[in-house]
Amino acid sequence: MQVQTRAEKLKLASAARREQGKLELKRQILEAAAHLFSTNGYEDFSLRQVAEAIGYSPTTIYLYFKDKEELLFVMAFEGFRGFGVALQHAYDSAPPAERIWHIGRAYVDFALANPVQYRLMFMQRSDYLARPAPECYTDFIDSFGVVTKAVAEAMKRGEIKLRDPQETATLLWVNVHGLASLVLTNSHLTPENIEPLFHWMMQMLQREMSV
Amino acid sequence: MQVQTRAEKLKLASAARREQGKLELKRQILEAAAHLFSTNGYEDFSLRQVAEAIGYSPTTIYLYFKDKEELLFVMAFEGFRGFGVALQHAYDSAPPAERIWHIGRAYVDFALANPVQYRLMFMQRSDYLARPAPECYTDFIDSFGVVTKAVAEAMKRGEIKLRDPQETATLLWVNVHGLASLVLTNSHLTPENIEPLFHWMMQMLQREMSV
Amino acid sequence: MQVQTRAEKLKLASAARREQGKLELKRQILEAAAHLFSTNGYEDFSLRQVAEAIGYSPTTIYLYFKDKEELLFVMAFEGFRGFGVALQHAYDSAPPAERIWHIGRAYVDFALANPVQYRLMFMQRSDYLARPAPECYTDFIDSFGVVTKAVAEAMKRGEIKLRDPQETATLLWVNVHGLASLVLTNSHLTPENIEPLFHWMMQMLQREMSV
Amino acid sequence: MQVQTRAEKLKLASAARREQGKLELKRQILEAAAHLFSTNGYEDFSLRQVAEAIGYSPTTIYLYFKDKEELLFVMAFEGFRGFGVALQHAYDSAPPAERIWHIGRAYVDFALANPVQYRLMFMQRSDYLARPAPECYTDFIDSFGVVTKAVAEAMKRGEIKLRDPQETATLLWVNVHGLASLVLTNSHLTPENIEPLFHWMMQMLQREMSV
DNA sequence: TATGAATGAGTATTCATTCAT
DNA sequence: AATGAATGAATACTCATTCAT
Repeated sequence: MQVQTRAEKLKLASAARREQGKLELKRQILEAAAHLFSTNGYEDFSLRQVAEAIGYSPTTIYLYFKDKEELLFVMAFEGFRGFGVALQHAYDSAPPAERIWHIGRAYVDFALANPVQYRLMFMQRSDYLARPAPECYTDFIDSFGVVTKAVAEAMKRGEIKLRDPQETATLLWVNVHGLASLVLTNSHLTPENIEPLFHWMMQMLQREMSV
Repeated sequence: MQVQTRAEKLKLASAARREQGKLELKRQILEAAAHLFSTNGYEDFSLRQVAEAIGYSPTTIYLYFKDKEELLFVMAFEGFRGFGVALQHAYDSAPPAERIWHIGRAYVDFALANPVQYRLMFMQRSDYLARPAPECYTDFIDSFGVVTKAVAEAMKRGEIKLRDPQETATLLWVNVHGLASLVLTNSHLTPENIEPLFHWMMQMLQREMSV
Repeated sequence: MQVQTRAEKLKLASAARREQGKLELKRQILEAAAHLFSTNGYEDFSLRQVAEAIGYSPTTIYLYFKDKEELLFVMAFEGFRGFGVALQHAYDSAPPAERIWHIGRAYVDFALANPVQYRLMFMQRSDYLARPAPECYTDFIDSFGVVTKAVAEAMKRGEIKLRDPQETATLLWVNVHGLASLVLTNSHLTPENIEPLFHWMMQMLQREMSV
Repeated sequence: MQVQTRAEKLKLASAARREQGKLELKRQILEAAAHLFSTNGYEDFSLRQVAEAIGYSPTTIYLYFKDKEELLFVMAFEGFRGFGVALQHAYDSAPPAERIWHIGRAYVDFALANPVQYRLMFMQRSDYLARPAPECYTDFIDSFGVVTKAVAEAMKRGEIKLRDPQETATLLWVNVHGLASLVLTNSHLTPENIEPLFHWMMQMLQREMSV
């Protein structure tokens, strides 16, 4: 029992598999991939292990994704899409005057809650940012766009100082990304202990923008 | 000791030359590695390719580095050491009142001039930060320490507002790291076009600290 | 179940054939391995060479065996299983009074006919002896047990002197193993020229036991 | 300190080395080799490790031995020579009538006390047995010859039954080798618990010969 | 006498991918 | 829709050995 060829393992897994609900296989793959990715990291991420995890043969994955790259990209993109949604939601649900603050909050929260995707898109494979969305995803939300829009509108409303909205948005971005990415790589900063810093940072930004 | 036969002199010289040669190859390896690293990225970085790049057999690398890990670490660490030196230099050469600004400047400059090492130490292998320096490097400078010290001293001198120096330093860090790392991953931001943003950011920080 | 469409029959046959093919290749590998093992010896035995011998890529072997260790173990174990069968057969087919003699005969014959496996299990990797059988082999026969049983029964029947059966069996073992292993390593002793010695030895043992 | 190239390790070792007495280097090598061999086994025995153990560079070993094979052979041969000496000593020091028994005793004792060499010469590299002694060793004692001589003389003296001395010697050999090699590979038999068996075996042989 | 530098061959193993079924 | 068989390429690493010094 201990010694098993991969093929043998597959056979066993294959039996138990179908039961876990009829979640579409593509979704199953993506989830297994994300999980594997977050445990093994970028380097040791392999299609074979994804296949093993869901109890399908490696070949099967090629029915749903062109190749490893595509799987990675879609995975990252899904995360990124969620990111856009989160920012948009912050935009929508906050009173106009507090939008920027809420967006900052949402930004950092998302990054800390979805470290895998955040790292992949913003720290490891930034080329993904420049790539067009996969065809199937038509509902893409440009997350930086959300921030820029919130900034521009606040300027129009006279709430914050008139400047190049893009530049202002970038300053915001620099801060939230700086904080989030430091937490993701530096063990001294944790989601818990950065709260005071987060607040101070956001207040500083608001003061700065309003001046 | 001053009296030496020619043979003795020769021997020493020969030894020195060889040692020199050894160092040079080590350096060559490190440079090739850095180059490869910056083109191929962390994940596709392989010793064989490094060897190929310098025209030596893969085996040779093992004469200079225990294994892949060590090569990577030394590469990162060398960068990091330069980083400490750069910050320290900024600290030393600036008038006290301008230290923080100069350190910020040096930070970003270094990151943009040494992207490979910066990525490795601050974005990809943050575990290196916690690792003790290789024996040969005794002159290690704790870069975050430099920032903190500059901050603490400025507080003492009454130039900036009294707060937890560590927290203040972290806010600085968040900003410079945020900016630097965005430039490193986002093709829209380049070393050239971030200058205005950099200045604005630093001014904001100074205003914030002085309040 | 008896009623089958042609398609179904075909499918089953196809599956069977494939399974057959799979088994055949596994066997091929094992045979090539044994051959290589006997020519190159334990130390220079490599998977690559096995692969080359059967005209497959090295990778293929991993489809049939988890790793080198498993291949070696299965190879040894297969031999060992045959060994148990041979001893058991000797036990079964000989008249009780002659069992011990026949078992000795079978022992030596087997070792000389299967030198590779014999060496592996009894001379090189004795740790295999202690390892549980691979799952697929449920019909394992404890060969030493066969000898011990034959001895104990002969004692009960009063044919041989009453002693610790295990000790008596070990004395037998020492002799047959001594002879077999000497033949396997010493070029002066060959399967042919040891016959007189074998007979003398067995007679000695029988005399000794009967006293 | 933890991370060291082999070359660096060597340098350090090189300093401390010469002190351990002026044992000839060749001897040092052989001893280190035997030690390494007994801990690492045949497969993982490497010249580099031998060199490392004595604090010399691998190249140095080639000044004393043509290649790895020769080192191994000499090592084995030294053991074998000691073996001859031990048997000869047993022959010399025992009263004629007890010679055979003492030789058997010495045989088993030697094998258990020098498992490394015994395995190498009698179980792993039996080809060494057929190879002529290295030139430097002119005092070679043919161990099997000692046994045969003792047997032949005992026959002459009428102490044991007249037979082909070589055949009789071989029967002895089969028994002592069988016992020794089983102990070396089978964890159930240990130097301690085989004593009764050893005595029984030797008595059996003596009875057999005297008949 | 001893060594540093260098290498070519070899090892086990893992992976992405293809193709026929 | 899914898979089994197979492979070529790659990887880190170790080793015996040579050569110039």
